[in-house]
Amino acid sequence: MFSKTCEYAIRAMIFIAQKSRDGDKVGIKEIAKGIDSPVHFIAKILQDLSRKQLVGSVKGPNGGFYLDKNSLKYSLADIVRVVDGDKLFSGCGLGLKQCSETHPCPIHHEFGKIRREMHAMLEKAKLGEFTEKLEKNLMFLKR
Amino acid sequence: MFSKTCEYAIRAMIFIAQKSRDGDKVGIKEIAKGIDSPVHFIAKILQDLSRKQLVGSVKGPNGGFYLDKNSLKYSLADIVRVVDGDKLFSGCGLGLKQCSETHPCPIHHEFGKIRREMHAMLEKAKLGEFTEKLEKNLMFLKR
DNA sequence: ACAATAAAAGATATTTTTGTCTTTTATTTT
DNA sequence: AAAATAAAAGACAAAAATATCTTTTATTGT
Repeated sequence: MFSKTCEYAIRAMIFIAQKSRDGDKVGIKEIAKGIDSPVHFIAKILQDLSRKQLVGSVKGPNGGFYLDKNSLKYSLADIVRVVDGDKLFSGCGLGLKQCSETHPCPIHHEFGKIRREMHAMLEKAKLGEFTEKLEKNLMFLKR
Repeated sequence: MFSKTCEYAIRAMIFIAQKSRDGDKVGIKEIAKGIDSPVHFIAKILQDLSRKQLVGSVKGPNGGFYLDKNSLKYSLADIVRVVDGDKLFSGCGLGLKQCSETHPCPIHHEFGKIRREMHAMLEKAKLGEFTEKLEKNLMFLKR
């Protein structure tokens, strides 16, 4: 469904959302531990998301990654779009380049319906909304 | 969503279903052309599906691939399961190994719902059901 | 039996994804 | 200013996915 890169990205961003309230920052090692991912790999991914302004970062002592109030409103769909592109949201299920309403593949309509639901679900899921349940151990980001 | 291999596999199987009625067989080159895929690559894939009994094949002149009446009842879900395994149907959306109802990831419930619909859709879609619309150019397997 | 055909099998190549390691740059604290 | 810290950047490595090419085996028609 999502690439490994994207899975890590989503988990990391939700983790950062949880840990970086009131101006706190989270270090890359803590993030890697918190979401059970390879340190250097998630570092690369976050560098990318940082360049693309989805996450903030500062270097040096007490530095790390953080999400400001505005970034907390980003949705999982935003992450997916940036990391995996929008083929998940708009590409043909069977990989046909010219698949469309007027030139449909065999599963175009049924698949489109489900894909739209998926899209809506990911748009609706905001980075900031999971903090509380994570805090209460009602949901998890590792293993 | 699906791997390239799986996309080709689905398209090829639907193509064979369409072309191999009344005992006819389809050659690998015709298949590759018909679904716009690399010849040798789809050959490999069909070899695999043939070993796993999802498609029939005979060598030699007038040989080729075919689907018997029984195989026409196979669903796209069967193809997906054989080619990509069942991670699409049962794996965690965020890649967590231990994700479950009691140890859910942040999107477990919402994602599960959509995945079940996807699964149901693919189970319902039988290889034999597309022939007529393909014949009438109401749907397509290439480009 | 022989030649022709077509899939099966095996070997190899390329590209993409995933993962690791080292060096550099920016920031903070002392 | 110097030392310590932590992300950024760059180079490299391993694994998996995708694709191609060649040889072998089975079958058919002559």
